[in-house]
Amino acid sequence: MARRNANGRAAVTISHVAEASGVSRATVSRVVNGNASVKPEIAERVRSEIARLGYEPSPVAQSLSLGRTSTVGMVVPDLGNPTFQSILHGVNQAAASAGYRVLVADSGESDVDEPAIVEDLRRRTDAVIVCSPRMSAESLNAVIPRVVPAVVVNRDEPVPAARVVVDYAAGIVALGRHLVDLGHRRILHLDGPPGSNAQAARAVGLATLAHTYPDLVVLREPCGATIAAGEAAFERARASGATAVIGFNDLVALGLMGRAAEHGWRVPDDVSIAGFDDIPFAHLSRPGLTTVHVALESVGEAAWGALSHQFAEAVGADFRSFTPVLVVRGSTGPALPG
Amino acid sequence: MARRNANGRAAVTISHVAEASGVSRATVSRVVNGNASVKPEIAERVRSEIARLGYEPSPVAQSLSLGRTSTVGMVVPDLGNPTFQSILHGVNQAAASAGYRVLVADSGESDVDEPAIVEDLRRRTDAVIVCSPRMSAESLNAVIPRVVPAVVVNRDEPVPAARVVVDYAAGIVALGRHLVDLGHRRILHLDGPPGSNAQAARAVGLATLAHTYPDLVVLREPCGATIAAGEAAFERARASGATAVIGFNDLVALGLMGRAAEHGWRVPDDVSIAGFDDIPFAHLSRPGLTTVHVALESVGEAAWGALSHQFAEAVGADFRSFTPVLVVRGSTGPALPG
DNA sequence: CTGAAAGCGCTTACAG
DNA sequence: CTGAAAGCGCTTACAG
Repeated sequence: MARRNANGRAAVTISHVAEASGVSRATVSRVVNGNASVKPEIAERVRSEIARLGYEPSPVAQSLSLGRTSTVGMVVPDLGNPTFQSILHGVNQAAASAGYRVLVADSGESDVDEPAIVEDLRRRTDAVIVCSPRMSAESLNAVIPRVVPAVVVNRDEPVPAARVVVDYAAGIVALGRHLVDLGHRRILHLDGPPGSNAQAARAVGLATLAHTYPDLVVLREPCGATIAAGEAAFERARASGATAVIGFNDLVALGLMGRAAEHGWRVPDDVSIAGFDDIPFAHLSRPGLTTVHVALESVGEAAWGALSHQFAEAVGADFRSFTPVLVVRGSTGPALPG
Repeated sequence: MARRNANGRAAVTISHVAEASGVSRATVSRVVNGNASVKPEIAERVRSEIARLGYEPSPVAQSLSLGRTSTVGMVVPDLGNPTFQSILHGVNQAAASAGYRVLVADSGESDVDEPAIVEDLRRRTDAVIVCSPRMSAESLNAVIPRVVPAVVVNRDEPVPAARVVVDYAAGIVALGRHLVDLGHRRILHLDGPPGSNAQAARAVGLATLAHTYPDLVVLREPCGATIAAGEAAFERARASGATAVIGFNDLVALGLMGRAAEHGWRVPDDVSIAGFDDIPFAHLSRPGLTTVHVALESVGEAAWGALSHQFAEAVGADFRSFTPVLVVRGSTGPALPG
């Protein structure tokens, strides 16, 4: 069936150009791609016919013929999540400057469907970037070898592919150290979604802290990853007796700060509050939110980099780790004496 | 060239399955697609070979053969912008449930490259969604007919395609009315990026307000669309003598509110401040930000709806308009008497 | 119910 | 420098 645009006009193909120019399709292909030498006057004639007819090669046909699509896929659990949006943005920027497009798939947080989505996406593209904080390690290990070149983002366990991660544990340690230096000895962490990679890393960081500072009491409360979860944790946070609270992320911390303000729990005089991620709003609260900055766009760029590296040489799994940096603002201060 | 995955193993094709099953490729195709009738025992044999070999049809080959890709493209000026992220999320959700994928292209705010990006994207997909607040009307009118089925988001001028818009002017009018009801008679609007469609619509809304309330003074200051722009507008806002300020968006309004707090300009006692968009952080500021809520995910879903409508019937341009709704929080209050 | 053949729109050895 | 031919992996009238 001839390709048609929706106006019902058949699209112009390489055959039309060949016929109009009085040459073979091979020759047209050569002038379009500029790789083999074509007699200048013929090339000129072909070019003018291309312009006159408005010919553009079909990427689909080229993909089938060449065996590559110049497209990479990216799977995320939730496009509505600013974290993945930032990573996607970074990937997209980097890929675009190399002439690649990115095809996104939102798995809707469904960890069971994810392997199938990853495979399907891979069939439509030259490589995949997998951001799947919830997928089980077994699923990941089963699916990754089938879809290389691939890069896995934010998974701490070894996988048979390139990997780029954020060192969340180091971020928590830096934050904890800051609080200890301010005199805090009873710190509460509001946990994120159970089973998520980020939460597991926070737990590791908290354990490191507790081990490093024997006189430090580290408490944990189940909470979540949203503003509403932070708001809902207010009573438990106050009842914990902690002098400093670390939210799983900035949303949680800001939600908690909002409730604290409403209930006269002063920040940082009565309690220090810190977040994680350094979203753009972190500096807008009063006081500004102490947090840890994660260069998510760089993570996306690094993911692309790992892919293009695999395109060039067939080498396997390399590894990039990004260390978050502490950003101190007004929401953390000295612990009250006594 | 045989398609290979990056392990160097050739991918399994329909021919392999046909040979292994002792039938023709046509028959394999039939059982894969389930459309024509195949003798049950043969179908069973083919299915088991498919499972054994791990065969999956190539979407690229199917696309070339069928003339459709089951993919739609979406062009946005900046993926980093939460507005487009939300629209994309809505599109993606709706498209996914219809078995379509979405291919995103970020034009990097370059209005000159956009027409080419739109055309290229369209060649790889079955339709395009164009979110190009800056592209000139002429460019838009030139490119759209070449890429139908298409839908244009947030452009107020007529275009030869389906269109879905947010009625920004109505939003501003609702906000202005609210302020007038509170007694404000001198209102400042902090303008967004010149030339953007949203800014043009705000200007229309402001003019409507001025016309509706003859004793109302409507001031405007060039500003921008970011937190930093809102912060930078503080001095000019205070100097304007306005009793109420409307930010181009919530970011601007929050930036302004932050500076106001620092300088002892009390909200809403000394000045009322309102934003636009109702981002998730709008209710987190103290006081909460009065703003106008825009259902961006619904806009995305409607864009998909307009496309699938065009897939079904070849009919042309329909139109959907979303009216923002006023959300009153604590940042706006009565104007001071006198 | 099934297969041989042509076609989708390209690219690229291979000959000349 | 150029063309005829085969191939990429599918689908679908058309015959039988």
